[in-house]
Amino acid sequence: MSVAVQVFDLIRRDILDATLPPGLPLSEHALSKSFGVSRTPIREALLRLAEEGLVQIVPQVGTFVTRISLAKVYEAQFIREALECAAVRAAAQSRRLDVSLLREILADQKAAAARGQADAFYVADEALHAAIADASGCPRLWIVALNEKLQLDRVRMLDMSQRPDLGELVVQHSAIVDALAAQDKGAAEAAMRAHLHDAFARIAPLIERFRAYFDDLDSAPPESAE
Amino acid sequence: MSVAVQVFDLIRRDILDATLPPGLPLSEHALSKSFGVSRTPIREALLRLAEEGLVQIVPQVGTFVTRISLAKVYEAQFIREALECAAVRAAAQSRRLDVSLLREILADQKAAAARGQADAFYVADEALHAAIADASGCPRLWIVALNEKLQLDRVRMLDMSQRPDLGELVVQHSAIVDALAAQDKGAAEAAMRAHLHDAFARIAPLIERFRAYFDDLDSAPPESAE
DNA sequence: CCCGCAATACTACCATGCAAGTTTGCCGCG
DNA sequence: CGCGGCAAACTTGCATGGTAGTATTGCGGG
Repeated sequence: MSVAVQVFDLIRRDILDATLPPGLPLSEHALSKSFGVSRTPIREALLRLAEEGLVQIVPQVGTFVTRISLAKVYEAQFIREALECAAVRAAAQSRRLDVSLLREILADQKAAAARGQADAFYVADEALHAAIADASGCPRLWIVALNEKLQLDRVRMLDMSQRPDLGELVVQHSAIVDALAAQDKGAAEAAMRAHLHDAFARIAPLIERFRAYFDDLDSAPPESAE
Repeated sequence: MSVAVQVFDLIRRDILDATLPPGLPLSEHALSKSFGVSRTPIREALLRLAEEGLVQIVPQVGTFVTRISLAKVYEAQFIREALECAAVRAAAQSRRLDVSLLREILADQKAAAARGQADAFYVADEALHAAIADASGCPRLWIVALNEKLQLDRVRMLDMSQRPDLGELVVQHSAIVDALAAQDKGAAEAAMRAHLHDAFARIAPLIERFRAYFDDLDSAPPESAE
């Protein structure tokens, strides 16, 4: 794989887990020395990060890790909810729906939760959401939702100490899969919405605790869609 | 504005209106001579176009204008529908809702339709959709929807000869605004969905006529969300 | 005539140098 | 002590040269 995408992945990961904290200046020259490569691939990586909203490039001034925007967090939650709720509704009525595949992913996730393997748990989590998008006939939907989820992950990653109750998340996922198996689009949407609301409730307290990392703490959330 | 984004805008426009037809190879060197600039800003522009899915960069081989993917067209329609329907639902209940602004945009659009000014019409069209997203409290929603709309616009631009009935579109928009003014989220969503379905029905016939520009004509549409 | 191989010409990729602009710190002056 | 201005050092943006890898094409052998 090309050098540019390698450094892109590395910098991106460091920004997401706040190893590179919001507001930090990122100099092309310094990064090129740090990575031992030329400025060109560094520059391309920063351009991609800028499009994802993780860095801000100010011409002739500098490049900085963006502060987390509370408004963007609220918007990401809203957009994700709109997309994934539409996905489960469509999946519930789709002939593409493969319940056995969903149950299989669910079993993997349950096993990861039992062993306390948080990383494997989140892999299965994303696999489940992706599989639901596939079942809806719109796999790209999860790509777009994942892109919005970035803003939520930045907040979630701020506190890795207290793990969420993985078992509770498995219960929520089971409710979604059960509703899908019953082809009940209303119940599936409700379960998905509850799941997403719960996930957001878990990261909300972090906003006050890490207020230095935010740039617009006076933002108000959008209306609820339901 | 920087040279890179200038050439980005120019190439992007030419791809959208099929001046640069799908499948055409785009060489960095040739483009740099054509634009009279260096390869660096050309390269940055192509990278951005690749992320939008308008060009495909094959390492050590070449860069090509992507063929239109029928699957992506279907997916774009599905995602746009999910997002904009959620937007009108939220806007209908929002205190941010400014009906007078919507009516103002609607009047501008009506005037443009009466004069047959298609360009001004589409400017007002996008302004209206953006205003609805603003009213929902999630302005980014329109940004994301606009990005998906790219795939639909590529199809729509294939045939500029037969203009759609602008008056009919105004009627559809009026229905949406009226439902929003009545704060009837159900009616607003129904009107928006009908509007988007109609827009899609107008471009569907072009798929067969320009099949040479597509790369996956056997794709099936996703399930309907409603 | 056809098939295989090698050389050539093309591509994107990376490294590096130069230019334009901004910020910052320092020095002199009031 | 404070303030204004100048200069130096930083930043990103652009230009260009060299490299590795791939597709194509032409040539030679069967």
